[in-house]
Formats: sequence, C-alpha cells, structure tokens
Amino acid sequence: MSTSDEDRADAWFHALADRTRRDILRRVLAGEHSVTTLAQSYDMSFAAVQKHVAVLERAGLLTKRRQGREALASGDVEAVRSVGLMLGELEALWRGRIARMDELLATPDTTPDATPTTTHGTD
Amino acid sequence: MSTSDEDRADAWFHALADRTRRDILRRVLAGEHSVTTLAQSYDMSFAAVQKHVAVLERAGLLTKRRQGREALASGDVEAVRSVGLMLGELEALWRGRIARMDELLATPDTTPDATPTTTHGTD
DNA sequence: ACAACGTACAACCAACTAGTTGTATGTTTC
DNA sequence: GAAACATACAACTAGTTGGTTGTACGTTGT
Repeated sequence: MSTSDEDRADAWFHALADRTRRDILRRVLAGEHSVTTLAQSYDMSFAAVQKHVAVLERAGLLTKRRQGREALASGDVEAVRSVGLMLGELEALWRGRIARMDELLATPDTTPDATPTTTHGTD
Repeated sequence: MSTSDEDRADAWFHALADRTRRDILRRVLAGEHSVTTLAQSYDMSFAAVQKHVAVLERAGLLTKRRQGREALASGDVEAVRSVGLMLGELEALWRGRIARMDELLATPDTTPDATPTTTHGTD
C-alpha cells in the first residue's frame, strides 16, 4: 500500500497552503519557466524560491527538466485534477447526508424506533 | 478588502493539509457531530481535537451551533466548492497554455511580434 | 446543591517552516 | 582556462504548528 493517499494529500495541501507557491504553480501551469526567471518575480532570495519549487516538485504538482544549465519547471495538471477529485469526494459525502435526510423525510411510517415528541423543538 | 482571496486560500489549504482535520471534515460533512463525539474517534486529547475543529472553523470549512452544553459541528459544502473552484482556475491556466501552443502551431507564417520570452511585470 | 459532563482556552514543548547567507557544482561564453 | 551564470544544498534564525496538561465556566441530572 506504499505511501498512503493521505500522505500525498498532506503534501498537496501543504504545498498549496503558501501563496508564493500557488503563484509559482500558476505560472508554471501557464508555461515553462526556469527557476531564476521565477525567482525574479518575487521579493525574496533565489534560494527561497528554489525551496518553494522543491516543495511543489516533491508534492508532484510540478516537474523539472534540465536544459543546459537551466532547470525548466512545468506544472502537472493531472496532479491538480487529483486534488480537485479529492474535494469532489468530500462533496459526495455531503450529498450522502442530504440523501439520508431525504430518505428520513420520505418514509414517515418506516421510522426505526418511536421517538414521540422531540424534546428539542422549542425554537 | 482587508482579507484577500489569498488569505482565505491560505486558511483553506492549511486547514486541509492535516489528515486529522480532513477526517473531521469528512465526518461533519456527512452529518452533525459534537466535539466530544469527534474527539472519541482519535487517539489524541480532547483539547487537540478541539483545536483542529477551531482551525477548520476559522477557515470557514465548518460551522458550529450550540445546543445546550454541546457544540454541534457541521461541514460547509459551499466552502469546499470554493476550494474546488480555485483548483479549476488553475486548470484553466493550463488550458490557456495549450491553447497558446495550438495557436502557435496553427499560424506558421503569422508570427506576431518578437516576444521570445514572456515578459512578466518586473515587480 | 452538587457532581458529572461538554466546551474553551492558556501555558508549555518538540518539531517543523519560511526565510536568510554562504558554499559547492556544473554550464555557457570569452 | 577563467569569468559569469544557473542551480543545489547546508547551516542558521525567528516564527508557527501540533501535541500535551491544567484550569475555568456553563449545562445536565440526581
């Protein structure tokens, strides 16, 4: 079972929880950029940006290819989709709750056990 | 606008970057739970779980209503959708890149202007 | 009234994070 | 070969996080 889905999700959301990293991800999704090119866009040291890129890479949200002395970073849209999918699963759980509520309301005589007068009805 | 979208996104993704919090969110999306009920599901102190719930609440992913001495927590599916929407915007950026590549390939002699490297705003 | 329950919060601690500077390594260019 | 460039990583610091225990306060049940 390797590293669980939860481990990957930890890495995904942690990587996305920083606005600089989100901005980097936007740029590299829109097109390939070298690390120095990216670094020039932010008011911090090159090393700091390089670390952000490394976090995104470790999370699988970005890939790098080497071209000469440059490292060209590219966003991985499949990973982004996977994150979106996980959010979708959360929504499905919520829909399950609604479905259960509907079911409860739709079957007035199939009530499991009689809980006569609900004692919490006073607005 | 004091709290920017980026601030909210920071809170969202940070809240989601912990597996205990994601699990709590799953439970409260599927149905209301008191904090003690939630706490009994995890191998940690009540206070720890209470803090996780507070983080989710501050991020707007969960709401609490008071019923007597209990605090009943409920997941906010709209917030979850907002997070998903943000992921969708990232995907749109990626599609923009593809569209640009298509355009480039489709117009071999209509080379626009010489903008070899995408010039970003030099902040 | 009082004991038990459910919640909230403060204080503390170990681990981690986001930034820094400095150094090392490979790659162009002259 | 030497200088300039692009990257990678180590070491350090300040602030944050995830956990703990302890305390305080409102609510419920006897």
